[in-house]
Amino acid sequence: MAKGITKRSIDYSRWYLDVIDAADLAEHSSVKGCMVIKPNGYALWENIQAQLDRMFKETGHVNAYFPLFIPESYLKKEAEHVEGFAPECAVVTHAGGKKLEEPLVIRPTSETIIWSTYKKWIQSYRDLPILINQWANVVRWEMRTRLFLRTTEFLWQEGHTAHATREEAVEETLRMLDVYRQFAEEYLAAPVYIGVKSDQEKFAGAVNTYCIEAMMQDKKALQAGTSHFLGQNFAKAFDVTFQDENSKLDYVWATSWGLSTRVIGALIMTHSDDNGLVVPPRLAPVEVVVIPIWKTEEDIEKLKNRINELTENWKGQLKFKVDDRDQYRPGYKFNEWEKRGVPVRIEMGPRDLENNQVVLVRRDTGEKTSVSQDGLVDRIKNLLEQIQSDMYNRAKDFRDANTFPEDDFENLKKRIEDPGGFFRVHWCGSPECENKFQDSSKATIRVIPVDGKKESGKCIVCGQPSEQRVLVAKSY
RNA sequence: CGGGGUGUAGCGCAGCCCGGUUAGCGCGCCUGCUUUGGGAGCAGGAAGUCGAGAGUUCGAAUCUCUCCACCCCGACCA
Repeated sequence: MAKGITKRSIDYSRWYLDVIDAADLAEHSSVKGCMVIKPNGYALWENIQAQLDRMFKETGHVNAYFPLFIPESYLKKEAEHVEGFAPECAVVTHAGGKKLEEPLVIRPTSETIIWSTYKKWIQSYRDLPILINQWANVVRWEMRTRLFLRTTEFLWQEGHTAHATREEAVEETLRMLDVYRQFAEEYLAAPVYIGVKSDQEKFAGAVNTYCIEAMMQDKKALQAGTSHFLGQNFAKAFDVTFQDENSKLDYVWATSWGLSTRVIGALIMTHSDDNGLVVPPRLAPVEVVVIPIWKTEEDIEKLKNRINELTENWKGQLKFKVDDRDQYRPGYKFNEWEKRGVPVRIEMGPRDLENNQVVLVRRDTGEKTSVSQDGLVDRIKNLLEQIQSDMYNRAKDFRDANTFPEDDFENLKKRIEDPGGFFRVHWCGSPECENKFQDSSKATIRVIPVDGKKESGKCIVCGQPSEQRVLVAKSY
């Protein structure tokens, strides 16, 4: 049936690329490692942006924009930060036909340019907090790229906040982590584990990195959003101080948090099937497509009239499209909209017209039902919500069914390869054991769950006492 | 950076080993007719610096050399 799409069971990464191609989401550009996000893909990003932007504003944030170029010296001010990012920076050395006095780094992230600016904005506790987000592109010169998951240039949002107290900054870090969790669950329909990264995996320059981790259908983990508690690291590097209520001078506390076009990769790999893309209704650029089926000119006239009547009050309620192109036959259209992941399809032909009904088809399950044309809007709206929650539940069942506790190191190494999945293991917290673990298996410690129940046990590597289990898995 | 692979019409490929008329095929595209409840059929048509450069030759998509680009698999990362 799905011509041109490799089955997941045959070659998962081939399938992933085929789905992107079939749904016309993006393509490789002529620039190595970069992609062209095509209208269908960009429409998904716009919907993601719209929801997140709303959620950011509801939590008190405002948008602003900082420069793409960062003086090289800025990046060097925070030791860990420069060490982490220097290898993957693109640098502009010439401009205007001349060599620049100081090279300009194309932002891999904006902490440094933003904190050099915040220094000018902050004198007093009355200037705090600053709660700014920016929608931007960033560049990280990766060795190996994959559409959406890792590209040289990518789109994201980065929040950068400044606070008077540590407590407030920590609270902000966790608040935004929760915004991401909520977005993932309610919009992406993707269940996520939340937690904190090990020191090795944390953001260069952060005190703590929190993240949401989702499970893809191949049981690998994908980090879908991160929220960093930066402590006073950047304030110290850029000498950003403020006077508190008691006239005492202190460094400002910071957070940053980001979510990128990578989540489109997560969306694809969480829900899509061998017939192509499956989009959760709440993020779907087109929720319903109506396909008229006709034999004669008379048929199509009648159908068009009826469809116009039917859809008159859909405007503003449903994102829909009527596909009455006559150069394609119905089967072709069914397939095309299926590949693109439109959640609900309505088929309507002469027979339906006679019986005052339509055929309603769910993309996620393929289920077809004939329903009355009366009360159709509400029926569709209910169905969309049903699909949304069914998609979430299926993803959650899959994840839960593939998350296991494991206490034996040798067993773990085997099970990570086959059958794969997320494993909850005891870890003593030492970098040595983390290294040992990562060197001997292809998996990494994904998160140390923040809401994880305390449970005493023994480190799976060294046997030393451990207070809680951490999540390990192979990852993207 | 290592390993593997590919560059020929918009896309996917054959032709190359063994040089020789006007470089083929499938899909797509354009025109017309017939079709239309799960990827339509027939007829006609348009479309190519054969990745780039140099060389060998009477003659190069084909042989030689150099370069370039991209994809896939590994080491780094959201």
